[in-house]
Amino acid sequence: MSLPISSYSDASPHEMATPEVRTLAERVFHQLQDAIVRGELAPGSKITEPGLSKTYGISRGPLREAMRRLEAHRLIERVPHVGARVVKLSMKELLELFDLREALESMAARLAAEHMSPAEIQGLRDVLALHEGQADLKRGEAYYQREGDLDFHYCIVQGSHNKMLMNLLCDDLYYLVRLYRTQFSASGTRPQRAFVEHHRIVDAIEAGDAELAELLMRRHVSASRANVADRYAAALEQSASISQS
Amino acid sequence: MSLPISSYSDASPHEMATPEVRTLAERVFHQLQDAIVRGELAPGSKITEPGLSKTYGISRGPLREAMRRLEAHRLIERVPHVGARVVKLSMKELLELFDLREALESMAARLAAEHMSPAEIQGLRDVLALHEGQADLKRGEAYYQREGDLDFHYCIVQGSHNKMLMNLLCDDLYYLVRLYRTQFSASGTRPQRAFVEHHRIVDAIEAGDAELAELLMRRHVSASRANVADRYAAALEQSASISQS
DNA sequence: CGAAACATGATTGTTGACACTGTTTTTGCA
DNA sequence: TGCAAAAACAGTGTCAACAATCATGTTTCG
Repeated sequence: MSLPISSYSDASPHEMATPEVRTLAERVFHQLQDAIVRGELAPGSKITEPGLSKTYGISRGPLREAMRRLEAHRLIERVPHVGARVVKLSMKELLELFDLREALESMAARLAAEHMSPAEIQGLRDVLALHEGQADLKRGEAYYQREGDLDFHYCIVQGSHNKMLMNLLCDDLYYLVRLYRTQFSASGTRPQRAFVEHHRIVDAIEAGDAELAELLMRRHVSASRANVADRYAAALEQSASISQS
Repeated sequence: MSLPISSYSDASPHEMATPEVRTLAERVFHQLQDAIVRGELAPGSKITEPGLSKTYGISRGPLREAMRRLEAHRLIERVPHVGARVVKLSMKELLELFDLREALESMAARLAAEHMSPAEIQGLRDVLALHEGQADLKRGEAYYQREGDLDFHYCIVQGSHNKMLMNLLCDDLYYLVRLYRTQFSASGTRPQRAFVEHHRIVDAIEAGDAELAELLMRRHVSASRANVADRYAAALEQSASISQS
């Protein structure tokens, strides 16, 4: 009920090659996707068709199509004749997601090392340089890589030149990964080390060393996964000791 | 125009735990999915909403929802304001699909080796035994593994106990793989060798040797991919020499 | 004769209304 | 008072009609 009509900010963060929103259903799909990923729609909250239909000022028809797409992207869960609610990732599912990323992104890194053009590699370097600049600014805060880390991975997947892989990671799983960041409020996540790892991966890609790129990416994602798991375990312990006292 | 109303044969081939088709859109989705995978809807053919709406005897509303789901599963391609057509896999995309399977199913095999229970492993052995029986019957024909091969892979993915992976491989990509079999009419594909490889993989899983299971599955899918690529190249050459003569 | 503009037909996008299902509240009875 | 059945409500599923867009074939002008 407190949803802002949210103007036309079709704020897909990357906005490459004009997403061409030519239909109501598509526009609302992007708006809802953004609202969910940014946490404006609380995880686990029930969403109702008449409600959304009113807040976004469209009919139920296009809205249902948008919801179908959200369901396909696993951002909402629907039960026939009952309703839909925003997904609520469990830690188990999050770790599963990391396993998937490990398998897929290491493959992407290998393919990227084999297929990326010099111009694309330069683009990758630019992304890293951009991050470095931001890192200099907020050195201590260490959450510079909120979107940046994703951008980096995004670029490598694009560099794999494997359309199926790109669809899978960039269209389907990408928003789930972003959703986790808001749900678990993962802020400072080992920035310096990740940064170094990013550089090494690009080095391997530039050298055309597919095997090394794959290995480094696998380690990188795996380390990220371990970091998340550790932080979660620590948070659990802390909350346990609090509830005990 | 020649589509049979196709009665209620909601023939999802595996039919585990009652898919519960409680809505028109869902039923038509399964019917269309089946029709596409079985080749009853020609690849690349244009499908129109009023047409399907009449052949299946439902309104355009549920039909559009079914088509949205088909689009999400990449079985049809839609262009706004223009229309939809059944996907037509290119050999390039097919090989990409194999690359994906290599990365994902090898991961599934590793997880299966770590997580499968003795009962589940026994189930896997049963599947192999079933194939063996069929293989004895039609030894020379060598296409015993039409669905069986997929069943085998299906079971291992289930054994990974990774829900995200199961969704991805069994819900999203599974039907694409089946679609390829009809589109490229891939019949006899190295049955004996694949059969032996299946056995070795199960052995590794039963031994709890995750690393070996992963390696064997990776090789297995990779060999399958190479086989498809070779057969395709051979077919190309043959058709070229025919058109030349 | 060719090409651009127009008109026509068909298909898709969108809407509001109706029917059915699941949920909640109310009512009646033990 | 507590529980069960029934009615009221809300929300989803489905449908048919309307509006907007694209493709096709024809006409007209250079």
